[in-house]
Amino acid sequence: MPATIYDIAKKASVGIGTVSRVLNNHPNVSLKTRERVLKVAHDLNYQPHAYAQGLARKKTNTIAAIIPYFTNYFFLEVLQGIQDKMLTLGYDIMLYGLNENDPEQFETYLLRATQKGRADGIMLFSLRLPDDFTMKYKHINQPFILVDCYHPDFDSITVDNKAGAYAATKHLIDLGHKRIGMINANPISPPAKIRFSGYKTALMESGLSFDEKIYKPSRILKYDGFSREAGYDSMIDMLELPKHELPTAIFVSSDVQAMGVLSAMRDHNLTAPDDIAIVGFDNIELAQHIGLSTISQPMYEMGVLSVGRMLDRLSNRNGSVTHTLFTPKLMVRETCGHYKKNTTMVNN
Amino acid sequence: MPATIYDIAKKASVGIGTVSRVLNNHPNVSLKTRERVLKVAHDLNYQPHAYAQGLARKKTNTIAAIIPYFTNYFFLEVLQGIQDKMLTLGYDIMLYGLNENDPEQFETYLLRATQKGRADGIMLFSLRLPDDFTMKYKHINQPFILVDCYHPDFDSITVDNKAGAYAATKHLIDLGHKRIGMINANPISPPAKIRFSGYKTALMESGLSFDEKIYKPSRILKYDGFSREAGYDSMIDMLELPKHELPTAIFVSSDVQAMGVLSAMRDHNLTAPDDIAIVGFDNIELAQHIGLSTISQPMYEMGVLSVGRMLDRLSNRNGSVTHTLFTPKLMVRETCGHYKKNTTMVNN
DNA sequence: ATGAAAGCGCTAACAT
DNA sequence: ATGTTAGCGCTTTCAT
Repeated sequence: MPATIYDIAKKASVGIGTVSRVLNNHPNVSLKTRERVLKVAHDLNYQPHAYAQGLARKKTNTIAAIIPYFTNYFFLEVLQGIQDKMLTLGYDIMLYGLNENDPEQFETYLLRATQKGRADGIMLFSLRLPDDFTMKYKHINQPFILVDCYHPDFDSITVDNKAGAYAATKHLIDLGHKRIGMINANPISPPAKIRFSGYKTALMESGLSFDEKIYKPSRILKYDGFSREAGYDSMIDMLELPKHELPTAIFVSSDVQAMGVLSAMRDHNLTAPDDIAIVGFDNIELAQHIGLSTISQPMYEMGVLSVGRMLDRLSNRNGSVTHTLFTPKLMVRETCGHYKKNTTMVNN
Repeated sequence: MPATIYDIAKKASVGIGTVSRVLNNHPNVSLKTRERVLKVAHDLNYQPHAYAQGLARKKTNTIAAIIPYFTNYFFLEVLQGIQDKMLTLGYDIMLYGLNENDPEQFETYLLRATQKGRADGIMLFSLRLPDDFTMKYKHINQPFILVDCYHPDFDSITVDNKAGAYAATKHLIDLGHKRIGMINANPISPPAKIRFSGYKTALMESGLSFDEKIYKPSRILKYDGFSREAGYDSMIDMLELPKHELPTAIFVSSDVQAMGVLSAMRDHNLTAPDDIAIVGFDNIELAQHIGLSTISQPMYEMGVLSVGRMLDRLSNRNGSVTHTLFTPKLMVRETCGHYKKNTTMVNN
């Protein structure tokens, strides 16, 4: 039913080659013919058949994105950056959303995404890659770009977790706190591990000692401890300490956990920052609503940049691998102190 | 580089027709040949070429989803439902995320999505369709399924906004409130309009009169007033009223707006439910964190169901159009009163 | 049961 | 400058 180049060719009394040339802006077509063909194409409301074009060009103009849903806000913003950029470049996005960090579903998606003629490249988000990943996928025909995760053998875009954790902790130190705890996710997760090291470094540099008693890695392992429940649990645990051993400030490894921490405090009739100051990490949308001080990642830009990296890779398969580190930004809001009523809450 | 059916055919000493038959489980292939071909295919790590297959079959096994990003949580959950279901059916999802309800970008996406050979069907989310939509797209070759939006000419899955608004308002009435206000989004938006009618109906049925003074449609029009800012602004406006004219309870047309409403209250040293009880709509993830009573939509199920509808449509293009209405559920939490400490906040 | 061949709609190399 | 032809990798019809 829809028009093909054959229909155009017939109507314009030319060969399909000429039609193709016109449509693809190739030189060597007389102005007269070009215009005639263009007119017919327009009249027929012609649209190229995506798959036919892809098959002939050996290019899909599609990229696959595999993203765990639990990354939530982060996911959405990065995706938005990607989408905006992709659109202007004529690429489409095939979305593979992971329900949990389920290795099996991940494999299934990977298999589909890497299927011949499915996508030109693949973007992986916030995923912990299995050890044999390089072996299995390094020599595949599609480039991989990692966003918010790292592997030495593939291009990656990440945020400087250490710098972020350092900044958060340092800010608390500058505020005058001497006893600063940390509630961490599961340190098996690379970001959790690195955020911990940033926390520790800041402590050391300022001559504060690290106290195991006020460092709580997550006991709840779902989502690697990056959950509200895990934060709640850790804080309840923390609050078992005798009063004089409690920290006066806590750096929490993610905002969702911080949500739980704040709930736990509320349940103990404690408030932030008056009783204990809190700084989170991620700057999820929620953080601004509740005045949570946190570390903000330039998510949208990361998305945009990752597209650039993908295109570079597409046109130069063998260039050397690059790793881009974004520096996150401290967002001072109320839970860390210095809260100014009527400004912080509403305007940022 | 990757193996094709020709490679298999040669190695297995058969014709490509036979290979194709084996791969597609057609009858009329001897067991012996079938096994031989299968083995070779496996040895060669054969994967069909998606586009070649699509071209030949005139089927892409892909569906396009056009979704405005601002729907946020709703978006994510519905998408998750869709994705899970799609995967089991061997369909892929092409994602077109809209940055705002921008008609131009929408057209662009629609054009891509409806491109020949791009997707078998198209799902539209939370989108207000232009008037000429039917004319332009009804007779296109791909079926449309509308989710969270309505148009008489296309299959749709929506939530019963009227019933939800009614339930919210009725609950406030049952709690003993006599003076119940509403903060609405922009009534130009169908859900806003319908939620308003549910609110009004509940009022009428209980013999309460509708008072213009405590009904505030949004003055801020971005996102049709479904935003935190709009809610904040409306509440500030509402609080101008002399004390005795203030409502004792307010039904807010969405949770994001309710966030703003609560902020505005906080800025006036008012709390919910003590000073004014609040019920929202949507049950976004945030709602549970802050104890916001609200109306919950079965988002995941809506996603799953929409896939079913799409497949029905794919196999029966001319069946009559169906509209499915999901009934939303009231989630009683603290902001409407009856808050029980240590249970509501943490456990649901 | 199976091989050969046509066709899906396009691009690109090859003629002229 | 333009028409013709050979793929792209697969499905499907037509012979045998």
